[in-house]
Formats: sequence, structure tokens, C-alpha cells
Amino acid sequence: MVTLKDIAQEAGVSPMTVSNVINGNMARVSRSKAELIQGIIERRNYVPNAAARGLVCNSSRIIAVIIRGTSEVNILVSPFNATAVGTIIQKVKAHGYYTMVYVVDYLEEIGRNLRAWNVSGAIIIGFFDDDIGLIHDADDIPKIFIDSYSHLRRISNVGLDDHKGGELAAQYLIDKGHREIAFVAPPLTGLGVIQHRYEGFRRILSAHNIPRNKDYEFCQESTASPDSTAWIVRRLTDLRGRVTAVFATSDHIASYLITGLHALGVRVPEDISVIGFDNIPLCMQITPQLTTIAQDIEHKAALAVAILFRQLADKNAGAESVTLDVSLIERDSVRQR
Amino acid sequence: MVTLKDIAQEAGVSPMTVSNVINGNMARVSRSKAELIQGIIERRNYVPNAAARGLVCNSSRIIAVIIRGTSEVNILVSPFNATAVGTIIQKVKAHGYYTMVYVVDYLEEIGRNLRAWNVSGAIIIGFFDDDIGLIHDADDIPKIFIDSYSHLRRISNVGLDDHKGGELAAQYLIDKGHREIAFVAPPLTGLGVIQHRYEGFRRILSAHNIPRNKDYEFCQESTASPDSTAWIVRRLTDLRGRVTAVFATSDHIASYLITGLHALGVRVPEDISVIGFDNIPLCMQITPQLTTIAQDIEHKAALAVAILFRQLADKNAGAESVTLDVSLIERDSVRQR
DNA sequence: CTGAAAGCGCTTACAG
DNA sequence: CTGAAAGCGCTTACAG
Repeated sequence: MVTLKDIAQEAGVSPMTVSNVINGNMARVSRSKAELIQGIIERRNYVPNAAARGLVCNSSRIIAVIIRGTSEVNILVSPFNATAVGTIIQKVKAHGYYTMVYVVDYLEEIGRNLRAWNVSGAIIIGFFDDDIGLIHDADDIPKIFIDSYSHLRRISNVGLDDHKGGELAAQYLIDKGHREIAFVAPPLTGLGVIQHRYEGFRRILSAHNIPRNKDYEFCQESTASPDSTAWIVRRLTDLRGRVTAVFATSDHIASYLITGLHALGVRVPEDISVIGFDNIPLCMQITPQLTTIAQDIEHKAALAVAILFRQLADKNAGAESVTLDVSLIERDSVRQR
Repeated sequence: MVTLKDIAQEAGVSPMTVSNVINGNMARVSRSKAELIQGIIERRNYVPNAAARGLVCNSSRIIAVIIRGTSEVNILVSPFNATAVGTIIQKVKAHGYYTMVYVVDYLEEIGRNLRAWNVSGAIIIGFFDDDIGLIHDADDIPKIFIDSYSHLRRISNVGLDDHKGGELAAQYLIDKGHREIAFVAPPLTGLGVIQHRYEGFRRILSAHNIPRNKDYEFCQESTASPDSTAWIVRRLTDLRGRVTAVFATSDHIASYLITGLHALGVRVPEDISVIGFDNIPLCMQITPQLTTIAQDIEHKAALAVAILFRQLADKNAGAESVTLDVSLIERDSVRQR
């Protein structure tokens, strides 16, 4: 492994002169020496050690992406996560920083991970609770949340108007003549996105005097997959004739619902209408094409990165939160009754 | 930021005693002191600095995942990449290591990135060429390739019998009575997976005296998306009546083909049959369900991690390459003529 | 323009 | 069982 010292020795200068060349402090080095050193660096293919650099500068240039998940789950099978993380990696690289991806099960792990690598900043996806305050000893590290609903002040968050999303879905289904509407959600991990979508949804139903029916509310046992959706599909099939529509809190879940229902001979939308959430490309690929509540995941992720780097540039930039809008995209998975 | 020294001072011992406690060298510390120190560590929420540790141990415990891609492309929209990277992150964490994800455009970047963080190991996806030898000055770092076709020895690779995959697809289509068969591939990035699928495909066609027709061979201009597939869909539509089947080298591409063809009034499989590659969950969600050549992406990625850690455990373990099998999954996207 | 010294937070021999 | 010293690869003041 070739080090700064090696280069310095070969050039016959002190290490700090080499350091100046590397860091572009050209004012501090004569042109001739700079060129000599540059040549040696290239020829020997020298790359500065980022860990050593980070240690003395107290800045690692690492951005942590933290996603809630257990060790059994491949978090990137979720199109939402995959799209968001992919965008983050791209944007972080454009800033000349590095991305480390952490899957974290407990809140306590977050602080540990951020501290271990003395991360420059963090983007945290999927932790909703006020427990966020428990992220230990990492107050000095700029953090941006995606889809957090913590009430804590001084937290930067890029979120969605999930409540409105739930309302749009409910209103649309009601406009189409549906009144017995099921609700299907992923495993609940605290108060958050899903809760707000549910509340918006319920608000509209209540406004139309549709009482809550717990038999119509489903929650997967694990992350979206055919298996974790199978029992819900079976219940829904039994409910056919009564329940006429389903609001799924993600397109991913909706797609498994539709596939499952088809397999059991239940037609969508003829027998049961389905509305999703997210508007991922999949919506246009399945049959029927999925009516859904749209959000722009790449924009959301890019915004999170932009805010994070704004905070890195200006230490006292203050917390910045934005709530993005949603809209309804009408396709073919909901029928008029 | 609390450091080793702080803990040592509070405990009234030397830093190295604290270090021994942290690293579990209990034989070197008296029980009473160990407990005292442990308590302080927990109370102060001390986390060792991984960069400093890595610097002296010359081992970062970082595994790099390197994926070919340009700055404009979100590499994780590809289900293959998302599934593979998600699995790697999971498995690497289980080993107590960290995952850094790099998107890399040029081969030269790889060496730089590996060196900069003095990475413990690397998993490299999507670089096929013999240029792999050009990964500079990172000979000491264990590397596993996924889907590489380099002829270099001493390279560990987890690959697929892509040639057989192409053969299976061609044979199946021919058995179903097709002879005018189009081929659709992603943007080519050197010799590799796609090339081998193509060659297997062509071998069978030639064996049946079906000559090559360049008008039937398509290559996307950028990574799979509705846009980059649109012109191919248009050409295929023009070819309707002549071309009766398409072999797409990924399910992802196949799905965009089917959606596009439907939109132009071309029915699959009635007008054109389609066979894909990968067997991702999407296959069962689209209509018609996609006939495809199956591989197990999660297994592939997990195997790569397993081999990598075997090499980390035993420095002179030697290169280890495996070629996984493929099989045909029959669904509804190919019709008998 | 150039360099010698100190130090970032840790661990690894080496002494006692 | 415990500690003082040296050093991992780099940069940051401080002198000249």
C-alpha cells in the first residue's frame, strides 16, 4: 500500500507538501514541485486513505442511509425502498461523498452506527415514533428523516400528505359507489405514514356515515410478499359480495392482492375494486392497471439529500421539513357500482 | 464525542486496559476493573471509532458493493440489482461488517474506491470484461464478481449458465412452433451475460436452420424503462405478422415490452409471444403471466457473500467460482402456433 | 514556498 | 493484571 510518505520520499519533499498538492492548496507549493508530485501520484496510483483523513479532519464524508428492517427481510424488495436508496446513492456520489447502508432493527442501533463511523450525515427511512429522540449521542450529526411523524422539534423531515392521500382514496371509492371498503396495511411499526393514511381514509368514510368495521381492516404479518398476503386474500374472498373495494396502502401490496384474488377466481375490478398508493411503474404493468395515490419517490429522496447537504454546508441552517403533495391517478382497477 | 481516553480517565486506568475490555481480552483485565469499565462505557454510551480502529488494525470491516452505472441512472430500479444488493447488505451485517455501495462508471474508479476506504472485501456486479485486470493496486483485497465472464484466472465469480438459459429459451419457442424470433437486450456493456445468452439462443436457432436476421435484434439505448423500450415496441409492432415471438434478456425488459405492445393493440401471446429471464416476482403479477428462464438472485448474492467471507477467513483460500443452473418456468406468455 | 512537530482515536508489541 | 511508548496515514497550526 503506497502512502503519502512514500510519495514524499520519492519526490524528495516533506509529506505536508504532498498533502497540499492533493488538497489543491496550490498557493502553498511551487508549480514545478506540484507537477513533479502530481506525476508521481499518478504513476504510483496513490489514493489517500479516507479513514486517516477523516480521523484528523473529523469528517468522514460518509452519509448513512438507515432503513428499518429485521435480519430476515430483504429491505430492497420493496420498490419504495429500492427507489429511494438508489436515488440517495446517486445524489450522494454527485456530492463527492460515500454511502453506507445500514439495516437497523432497534432505534438504539442507529446512534451506535452513526458514531462508529463518525458519519457526516444520515438519512433515516421508516422510523416514525417520537422515540427518535432516543437516537443516542448523535446530536451533532445532521439527520434527515423520510416519512417520519415525530412531533419533536428540530427534526428535518421530508414527508407526504398521507392524510390527504387516505382521503383521496376514500372519496374516490365513495364517488364510485362503494361503501363496504377494506383496508390493507403492512406490518405496523409505530405511528406513522400508515396511521395517517388510515385516518384520512376513515375521516371521509365517517363523513359519509360509514361506520368502522374491524373485520375489514387487515395488517400483514411481515413485509409484502405473496405469503404474507395470502391469508388476507382468503378473507377478502370470503367477504366477496359484501366488501366491494379495497384500499391498499402501497401498490406493492395491492399487486399481491390482485394476483392472489385472481388465483382464487375473484375478478378485479368486477368483483372487488382495488386502489393502491405510491404510483410505482408496476401500476401500469399489471392487469388491470392500478388506480392509485401518486407520490414521487425519487423526488422525495433527492430532496432529502439536498436538505442534508444544505445543513452540512451551513451548520446552523436549522431544521427544515417539507410535506409533499399527493394526487389521484385513475386507471382501471376501480369500477363504478 | 467521548473517546477511549475519556473512559480510561473516568475509570482511573490506562487507555489500553479499556481497549482490552472493549475487545473482550478479559484474560488481561481483572474482573472488578472490567466491570467498572463496562459500566462507564454503557453509561457514557461510548462507541469506538471504527476509522481509528481500522487505521491501526489495517482492516476496515467494510465490504464494498460495486455496481456499474452512470450518474443519471438509478441502479436500484432494476429488480435484479435491488434484490442482489438487498441480500448482500443483510448478509454482510450478519457477519458484523459494514456495507458501502458504490456506483461506478469506469473501471478505474473501482480501484480508487477500494483503496480509499481500505475495504476488507468487495462484491462487484456487472463488470464483465477482461479489463477487470485493470482494477488497480487492489490485488490484496478479496474480490468476488457476480456475473463476470473474465477469462482471467485467480478471480472468484458467482455466475449463471447463461448459455444454457439462451438455449432453453430458443428451444422452447421452437418447440412451440416459432421460427421468426426477435431478441431484445439492455444496453451492452462489454462481453458478458447478455452475450452468452445470445450465443446459446443463436446456437439452437442455427441448429434448426434459422438464419440470423439483424432486423430482429434490438438493444435498448439506456437501462430498462418505458422510454428506452418504446422504439423497440414500435418496431416490433411493425413486424407483427412476421415476428411471432420475442426473447427478452430480462423479465424487467419483457414487462415493458408487454405493456408497450398492449398499448399499441398488439396482444401477448396471441399476436406475439414473449419469454423473459430471471423469474422475478413480477412475472406472476403481469398479464399474461410471464414464461421465463429462472435464476435465484438471492441465492446468488448470498453465495457471493459466503465465498467472500471464506476468503477473508483464510487469506490463501484461493479463487472459487461457481456456475448456477437455470431452468425454464412455463406460464402464459408464449402460445403454441 | 517549505518543513518539523503534534495529534486525530485507537491497538500492538514490549516491559514490569 | 497493568501501563508507557510507538505508530497506523493523514492534516493542522506554527515557524522559517
